[in-house]
Amino acid sequence: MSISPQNADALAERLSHSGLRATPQREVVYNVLLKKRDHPTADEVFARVKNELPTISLATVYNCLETLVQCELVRAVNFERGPTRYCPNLRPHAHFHDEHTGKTHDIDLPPGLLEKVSSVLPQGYDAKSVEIIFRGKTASN
Amino acid sequence: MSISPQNADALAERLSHSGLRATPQREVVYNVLLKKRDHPTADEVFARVKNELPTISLATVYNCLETLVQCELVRAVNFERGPTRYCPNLRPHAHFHDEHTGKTHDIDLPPGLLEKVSSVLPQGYDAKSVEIIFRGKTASN
DNA sequence: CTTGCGCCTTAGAATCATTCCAATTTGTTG
DNA sequence: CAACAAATTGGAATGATTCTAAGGCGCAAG
Repeated sequence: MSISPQNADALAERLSHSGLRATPQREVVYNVLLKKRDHPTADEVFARVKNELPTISLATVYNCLETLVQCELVRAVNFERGPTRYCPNLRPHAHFHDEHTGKTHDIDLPPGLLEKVSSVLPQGYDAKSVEIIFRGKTASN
Repeated sequence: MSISPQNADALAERLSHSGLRATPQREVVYNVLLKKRDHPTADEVFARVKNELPTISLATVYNCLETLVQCELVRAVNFERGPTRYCPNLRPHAHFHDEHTGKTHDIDLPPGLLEKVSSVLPQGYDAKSVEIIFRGKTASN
């Protein structure tokens, strides 16, 4: 598995923008997230990354994920108590949590929806981000 | 602090409906949530409940909260990794998380908003609940 | 180049929230 | 009252994450 040039570049650019370095660990962690977008936990990322970097430590995986979140290349998602999950989808989207399978699906949002939702906020509330989480089941169950 | 009759009744009714008992611990835990609606953690509930029931254990607080959530008298809320918070507000509402103060505010939602939001779901997705979380700052900061 | 400095990584210890467990206690029912 | 189930309790155990201290690595200044 090798990182594609544009992603590597995007990563390097974002990192250096914050005075950070593009290390092999960070690149592989980011690439793992891009490769399989199933909202993995830090442990799952750790397992996948070890295939490429067998000596990486779990602490480093946590560090890298945190760094990617800071750079806004990745979103951290928490539904219901349990390990944080990571999502490299930067488009505006909601999450659908299937209670049967435990899987999480991205739901793309039409333009303007988030603004419309935000318009319910009273005067004086200034939202920087909006998160929408659905829970339920999908037809395939 | 004594639980008001209607709340005690609502509680007892919901509990017995599920074949459960209305114990002093459950009543006090529920009442603590109703009294100060600041989305406390289990630890915070524990501290407050101890004023009335000094010998209650933390495990019992967790048990009671879990029971109340089962009965749908209370909602468990998880933003960003960290202890679960509890909310006795049953009306449809969103949460606004103030990043300065760390406080969480309830935002009442106009009728139909949740349905409108749910309408973005593709065929085959059946949402049982929708959660909306805003993050940002409020004018008072 | 080579030295120094700050960013990174690492392993393991520490922490925090929560759950589990086994032993009472309490409430209800026959 | 006796027996059984539901609840509570304290403490141990678990799981996820964060902290800490000790090296490594890359690069800018001399």
